[in-house]
Amino acid sequence: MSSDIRASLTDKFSRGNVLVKECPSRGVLQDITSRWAVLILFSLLDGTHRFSELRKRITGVSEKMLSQTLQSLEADGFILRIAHPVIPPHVEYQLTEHGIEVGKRVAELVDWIEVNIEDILQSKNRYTLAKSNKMNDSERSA
Amino acid sequence: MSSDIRASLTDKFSRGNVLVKECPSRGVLQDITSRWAVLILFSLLDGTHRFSELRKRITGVSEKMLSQTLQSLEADGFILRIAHPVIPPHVEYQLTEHGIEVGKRVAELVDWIEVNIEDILQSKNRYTLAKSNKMNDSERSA
DNA sequence: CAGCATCCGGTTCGATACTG
DNA sequence: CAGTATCGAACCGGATGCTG
Repeated sequence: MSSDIRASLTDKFSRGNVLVKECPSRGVLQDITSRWAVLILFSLLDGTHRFSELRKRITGVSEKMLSQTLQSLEADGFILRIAHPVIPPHVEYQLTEHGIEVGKRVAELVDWIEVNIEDILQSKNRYTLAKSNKMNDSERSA
Repeated sequence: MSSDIRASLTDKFSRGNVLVKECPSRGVLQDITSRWAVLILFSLLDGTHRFSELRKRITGVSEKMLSQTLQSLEADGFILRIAHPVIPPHVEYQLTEHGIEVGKRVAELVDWIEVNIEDILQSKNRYTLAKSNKMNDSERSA
């Protein structure tokens, strides 16, 4: 364990920190790490996108959740919403400076996962296998 | 993005993958970014901790959610669970190699948030203020 | 096209009680 | 101490219908 990590951790403990329930950072952290927010931030890293583009790109997201999540990210100042006053409506979303910072960090996490996904899935299989073996053991002894 | 090796290798498989519903990376991403998992990973960065220690440290987590989240992180291979066969029970949790990698990236996100929390909260206030002004406007025109 | 309002099923979550 | 079991409550998230 490198000492700078420990240092940053202890530093955080001296102030109000995310591990404490009342800390506002925890709320923001949840906004960012919510189911769709992560994917939105990740998606917007390569530039501006329209609502419908995001909807197509992020498979499985519903209209409602997309708009809801975009709003909470906009509220936190991570996303800029540009509505062109035309008919039919044309709205674009892009990351703010803050949004880019957060997005980069999210992307590092996502990238790491994608690189290591095989390992992780294998681990998952080993785990469930071990579990079911245990189940059988206790059945035998019963 | 410094991962040009991977980019050339599998641009549409690696980077775009998590945006696709069926991709297993998305499930893992959700395990990691779930409400308590982020805080657990962050907490374990400074070393091994017992169940009760984590419970005390991560304010607001229930017994059930802590044990549940620890299990899913263990299944994904991010956490090692060491149960000492003594009475009363003594169980310790620590990050695996993978867990440290993920934890570091999570910590970078958390740290950034804590540093910028004031800005973010201000943005939030401005947003809700703008919202309520709009509400008043539309009331007036009605 | 973008997005809000409403309803509603499913999952998550927490409190409590209990076990090894 | 470190969990599991159970049971409501709360919340999430999707489908539908409607607006500008």
